[in-house]
Amino acid sequence: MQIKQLFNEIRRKGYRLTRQRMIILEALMKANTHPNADEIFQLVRKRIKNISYGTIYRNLSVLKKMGLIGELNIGKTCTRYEVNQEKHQHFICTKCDKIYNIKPQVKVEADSVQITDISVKVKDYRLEFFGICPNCRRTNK
Amino acid sequence: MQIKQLFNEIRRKGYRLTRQRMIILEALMKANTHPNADEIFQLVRKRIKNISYGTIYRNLSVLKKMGLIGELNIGKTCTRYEVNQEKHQHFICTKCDKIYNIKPQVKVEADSVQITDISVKVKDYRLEFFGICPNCRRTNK
DNA sequence: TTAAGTGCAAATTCTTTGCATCATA
DNA sequence: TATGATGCAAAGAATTTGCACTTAA
Repeated sequence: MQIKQLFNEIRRKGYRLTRQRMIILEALMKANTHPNADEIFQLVRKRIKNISYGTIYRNLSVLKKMGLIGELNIGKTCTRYEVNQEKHQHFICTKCDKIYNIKPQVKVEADSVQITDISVKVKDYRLEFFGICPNCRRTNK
Repeated sequence: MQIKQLFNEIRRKGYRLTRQRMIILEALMKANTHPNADEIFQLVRKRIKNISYGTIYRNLSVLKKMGLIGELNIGKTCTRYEVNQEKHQHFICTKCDKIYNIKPQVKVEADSVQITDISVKVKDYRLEFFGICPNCRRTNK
């Protein structure tokens, strides 16, 4: 999705399009990593010197509520963020903890699963892969 | 796995079998939920009135290092724990946030995945399902 | 113009750690 | 009895919040 479309979405959903909000989204859009709140803070601070953590967190929260960004929790104490592209899966390097998007998705065939003998309808699923990334494999190991 | 076997594992791996360690493991074993550190603290405190958070966290950490327990990070700020049964998947209710174990595992066929055009070997994966649990579906909706 | 959003700083929540003491092996 | 583990309290991360001021609509 283009950044302009994201901006329109914000207005369409009844939120204001503030300078801070735009720059946070742009930063997330440009980052090809999956930054955490602090990394986003650092990126945004390059353009708004007195941005505050409160603003970062409040915006991440509303952007997530709007469904414009997604949140990743991978055994770290801090949460990582990404702009919602079409739904996709991640590969997490167990050496360097970097998170990569994987490109052709692995399909999971499960409309329902069994919990305590009851069949439950599955609305969504999350699939993550772990291993050593090419970079860590190359760099000696 | 039986609790006695878990206790033996602790000794076998060169750690001491302390009263606190045993009771923490027992609490995790009995809980059919996936408690977080605070819930474990509350459970253990019933039997050891002056147990400390430090002990809880240190023990969760070593038990995890030993591979006796597992850690779940599901979009919450706090981590949840479980005794490692054979590897299994979870169903998370998006209404009440309860985590259920699913019984026949869903098989994922992927020895490798593609990241930025490079094929990477998959060592492990994590698959979680989301939906409304039977309890929330029943209770009105 | 007005209410949503911001900056700031203080408060919360979750987790880790230093140190004197305790108790398992 | 030696040293790994504990309790306690303080420190550290990560995140949230109250409030006066600012700004998008």
